[in-house]
Amino acid sequence: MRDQKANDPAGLMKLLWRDSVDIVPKPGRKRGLAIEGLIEAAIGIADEHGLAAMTIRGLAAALHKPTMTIYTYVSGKAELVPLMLDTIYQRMDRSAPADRDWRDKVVRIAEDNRRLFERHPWAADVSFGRPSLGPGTIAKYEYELAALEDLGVDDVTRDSVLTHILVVVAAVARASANQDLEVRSSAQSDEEWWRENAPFLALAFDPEKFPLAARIGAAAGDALGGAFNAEHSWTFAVDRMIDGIEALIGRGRSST
Amino acid sequence: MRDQKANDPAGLMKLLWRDSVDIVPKPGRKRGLAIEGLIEAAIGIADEHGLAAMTIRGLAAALHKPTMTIYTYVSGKAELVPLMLDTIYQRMDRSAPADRDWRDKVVRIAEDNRRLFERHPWAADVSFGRPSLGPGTIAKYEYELAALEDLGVDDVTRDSVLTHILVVVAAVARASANQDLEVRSSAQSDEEWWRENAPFLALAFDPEKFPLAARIGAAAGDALGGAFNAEHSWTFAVDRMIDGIEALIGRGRSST
DNA sequence: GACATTCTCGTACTAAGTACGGATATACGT
DNA sequence: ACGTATATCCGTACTTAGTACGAGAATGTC
Repeated sequence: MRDQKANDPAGLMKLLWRDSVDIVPKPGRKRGLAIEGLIEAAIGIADEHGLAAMTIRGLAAALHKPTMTIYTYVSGKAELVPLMLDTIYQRMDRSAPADRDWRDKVVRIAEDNRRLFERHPWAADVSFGRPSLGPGTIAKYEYELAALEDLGVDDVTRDSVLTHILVVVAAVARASANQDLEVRSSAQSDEEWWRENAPFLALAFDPEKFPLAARIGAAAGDALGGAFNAEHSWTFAVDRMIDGIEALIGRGRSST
Repeated sequence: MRDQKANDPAGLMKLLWRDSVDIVPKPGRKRGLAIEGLIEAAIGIADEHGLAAMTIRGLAAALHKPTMTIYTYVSGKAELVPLMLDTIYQRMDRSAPADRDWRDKVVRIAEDNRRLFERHPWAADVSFGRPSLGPGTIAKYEYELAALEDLGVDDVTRDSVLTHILVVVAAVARASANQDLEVRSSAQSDEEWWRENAPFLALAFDPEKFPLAARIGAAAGDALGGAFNAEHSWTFAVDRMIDGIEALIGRGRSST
């Protein structure tokens, strides 16, 4: 997962911005396939089976090519992921109407990103550190900054708000995705799990030792149908986020 | 990373709650080491080099045992991680003073968790899905719920608020940790990176095509000293969170 | 058509997880 | 004291995955 051995940032940038560079015919053998198809296939595999299942070997097989051919196109798995990410960013919907309340726009950004993570759950697992500044990434950034125009905050704050939204959305999405994956990969039903672990769960939810955990855990589990309810977490997080932003800009303006 | 092949929840619970179960002497060879030491060593390796570097083979070597001996203690890597997590939860500080404003308490929870992720960056990478209900996890839950006592919200909401805090903190921590890792693993200085990628960065921050990105990206980068500033993200996120919670409970009460 | 250049991909090495099974040590009943 | 059941130990070996290397194949240019 963390194989950034020979990280070659310049090579990556060249690939990310491949469309903006003129291609003059050069000597040498022609390529057997387009890198777009390769990235496409990689995204498809990752969408269905997770980033871990997106192996170079599997990718090559999906493309009916021998394994090592992949390395003609990308330097390795580490380079492929940013390319995949920039590609799905590139394709995001960027057609939100402009004549709305700022709240609607924030929610829209959040939901668009949520949808992204629903379609491509692996994206939530990708680092946020120094993002790869590809065309999709920048286009997304530009679009989302525009949506925050009428917050009426200074540039730096606008960037902060956006970063914050994206971090929170990614976090909730990641939690949901992981839960999905676990549920799906567990052959055991919740029912069965409960029965099998009953003795230990009695220890965990012992009202003597952990009164609050027992009471509130039960209440929450009851109300939300499990330890973690993706939909509820989502709504809750978005509402909190809106309120938090409102307080921020309300401070700068007179009120809202 | 995602090897939950033979997930044996009952076995995991038995290990998590090992201290609460009487150990009666049984026939069979004695163990050569305590599982605590094994978990300890695993945590140490993961702290220093990340979860990916915490290999069964490496762990065995650190303990001066042959590889396969590890499997006498845990069923595999997948089982080890929840044990590590519960252990670090168990050790968290739970001595916050009770006579404070709810805000201070929320901040305290957030900071305690942040500290956890600073000491154990790998923890931020671990799934949030169905958590393993070990003694450390429950103790932490109990303690944190108690800190939210005087929010004056119902049980379900209290749980939601806590979950939300933890999700947000984990998200920011993860972003920071990943960035740290990338910076450290990149042999290249920022300066050098900038120079080498200048032509592409000109494309990315083209004021014609991406005016907002160019302007705001520059402003933010300038003000925060990079694309992502961990400290600033942290403060911003916590402030937003507090405001968001305030709005929530302010709605229930008359005001604050 | 020779040449430099680029792409193709078979071979092979490395790292890591872990299934399997024989060897070994221990508690307990006789 | 001894046999038996049982738990632990760990060497061997198989599997999956990433990828270094280098010989050969194809292609634009002079």
